[in-house]
Amino acid sequence: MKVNATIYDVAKAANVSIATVSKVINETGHISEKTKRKVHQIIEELDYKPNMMASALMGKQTKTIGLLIPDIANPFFSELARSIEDRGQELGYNLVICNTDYKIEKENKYLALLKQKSVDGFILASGFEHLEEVEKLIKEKTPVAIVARDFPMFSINGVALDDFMGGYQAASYLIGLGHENIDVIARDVWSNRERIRGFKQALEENNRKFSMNFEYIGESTVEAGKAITHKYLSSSNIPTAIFACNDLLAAGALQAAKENGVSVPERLSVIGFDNTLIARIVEPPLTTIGQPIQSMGKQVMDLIVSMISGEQKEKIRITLLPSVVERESTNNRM
Amino acid sequence: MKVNATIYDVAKAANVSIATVSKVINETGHISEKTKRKVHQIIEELDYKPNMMASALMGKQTKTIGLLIPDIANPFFSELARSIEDRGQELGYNLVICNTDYKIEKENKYLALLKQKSVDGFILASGFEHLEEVEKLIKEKTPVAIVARDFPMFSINGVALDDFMGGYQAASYLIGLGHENIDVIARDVWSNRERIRGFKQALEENNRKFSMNFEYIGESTVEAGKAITHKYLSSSNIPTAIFACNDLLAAGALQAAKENGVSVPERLSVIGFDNTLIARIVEPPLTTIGQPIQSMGKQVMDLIVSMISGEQKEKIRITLLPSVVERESTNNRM
DNA sequence: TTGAAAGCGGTACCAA
DNA sequence: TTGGTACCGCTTTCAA
Repeated sequence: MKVNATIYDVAKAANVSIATVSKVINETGHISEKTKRKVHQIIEELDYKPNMMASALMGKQTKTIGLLIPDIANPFFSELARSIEDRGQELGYNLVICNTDYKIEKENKYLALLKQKSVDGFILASGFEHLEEVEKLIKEKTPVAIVARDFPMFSINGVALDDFMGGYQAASYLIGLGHENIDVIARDVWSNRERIRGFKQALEENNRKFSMNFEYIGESTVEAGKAITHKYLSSSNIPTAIFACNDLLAAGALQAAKENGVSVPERLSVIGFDNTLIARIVEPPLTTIGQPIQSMGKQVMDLIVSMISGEQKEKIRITLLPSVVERESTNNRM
Repeated sequence: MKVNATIYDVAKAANVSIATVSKVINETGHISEKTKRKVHQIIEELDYKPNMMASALMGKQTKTIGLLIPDIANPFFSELARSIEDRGQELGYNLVICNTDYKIEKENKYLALLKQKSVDGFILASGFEHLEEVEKLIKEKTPVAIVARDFPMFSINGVALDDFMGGYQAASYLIGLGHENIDVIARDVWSNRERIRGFKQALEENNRKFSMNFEYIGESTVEAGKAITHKYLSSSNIPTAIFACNDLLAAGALQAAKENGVSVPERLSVIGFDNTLIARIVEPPLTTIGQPIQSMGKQVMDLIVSMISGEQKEKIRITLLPSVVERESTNNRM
């Protein structure tokens, strides 16, 4: 068992002090070319890698970011995590990923734990609406950014989608197709309330009225989407279109429609949200409101890094715009 | 900006030495009840949390594990990562997740980087077949376990699926349904070679011969699955069934079948592998060889932790068995 | 240009 | 039962 070389081993082998070695590694101070070469050579020979714990102890960065996400097994979040990690890698950061299951206790637990581990900052994709613990962190100057969630009443940096616009686009698109009776599937979280607000706005502008069937559901799963769609489809006011607030829910809607023998898009149009892998593999492929997931991941990573480096002094909110991605689950009524 | 309390602050406030504080925290040595209470109280008041970097420097664990995975956006891996993280959380470990894209350079880079960050061990879901760097780590006594990949010629701990059995089950099931002409979709990696070996075994036992159309594909994506299926379907030897080595590929096969106007399962049966979310949402829902993903995640986490703690001295290989999950993409020919 | 030494925040051995 | 202190591996003054 070869033990890893330390800065002392390098110093000894190079006949210099550890201070000198430290300086050539960090390119601080003035060291002669000759010494530099010598030290680099020894570093090479010994395969020396600085211990990051030790430098972190001295106040340096750990180059590690905590990513708190509801559920990495959810395609939207796994795609988002992927894009964040990609950018992190380019910038030299690692991600420790924590699944919160939308539970505030889990979020708080992870927050405390990772703080002990000296992560450089946090990216929150979890999205609660009571952020006391997060507020504490911010007060302590710990860099925190949110992504894919919006908290208009909370002073925190982040990148989010214009959810209002997303809902507006969904309704406009469906209305453009001639639909009058559109039901909505959504879990009761802020972003969905925004989407619905945008949705209603478009409805009003076109003198349509909002669904009679609407009710919030408990979780964003295929099964939940299926169950509520069954309900809508057997109501006295059968919709000609459904706006599901994410692709998973929309996939459930598709399944329910099939079980009820109503063909999509002929008798029922379904529009999803997110444009994840899901939208491309269900049958029929899903028309959906696309979130620029790649861009969101990159932006939020850039944001947190600029906060860590101290460049980003003012609060900033980056809003990305959705766009409708047409596929085959929607149909013209006219 | 309130600075975090250190062990010195606690010691001072409690009128004891830092040695004493350390002892009550770690429950080592003999400390009077009274002192313990006092110290705990101060810890509470100051909201003191030990800095894990500092203890890591003294040789303690960081309670962090590196997870190297090809692509977290792939549903199989995101579900696997989820189950590993779940178990990690129960055991008090965090996961730093790295996407390797099946690239050996990326894997090596991450390995070196995370070692610098003093992770307690590595879980590799990546699966390369030349593991020199990994071998080095093992020599240095760094705990490393593999999951969902098998390396029979490599002495490393891990938990894997019995891929041979999976292929055997797939073939047996399809043969039981009366299929004679089964094509295979697979990327050229060890586990798929094993699956195909098992597949051929079952074929032989039933006096069937292996597909004439077979060729390995370059990547495991929906698109690749679709492309190769188009090819198979327009060959001179049209299959009545397809065995896709993962659900994504199977989803692609479904799409190609639809585009060619061949209905599934009436004219073509398709069987997948993994039993991910994908299998439940495509149309028709996929019959697939199910991997016990939850169990794999738990087992590999338990394994790495027991290696870290030193309990697991001998090399161990845990093999889990697949099972066929029947849905609607396969059909009886008879 | 280089090095000695004082930390960073803990752990653990040895005395008291 | 408690405390003094050396040390983990590195950074950073401050002198030389």
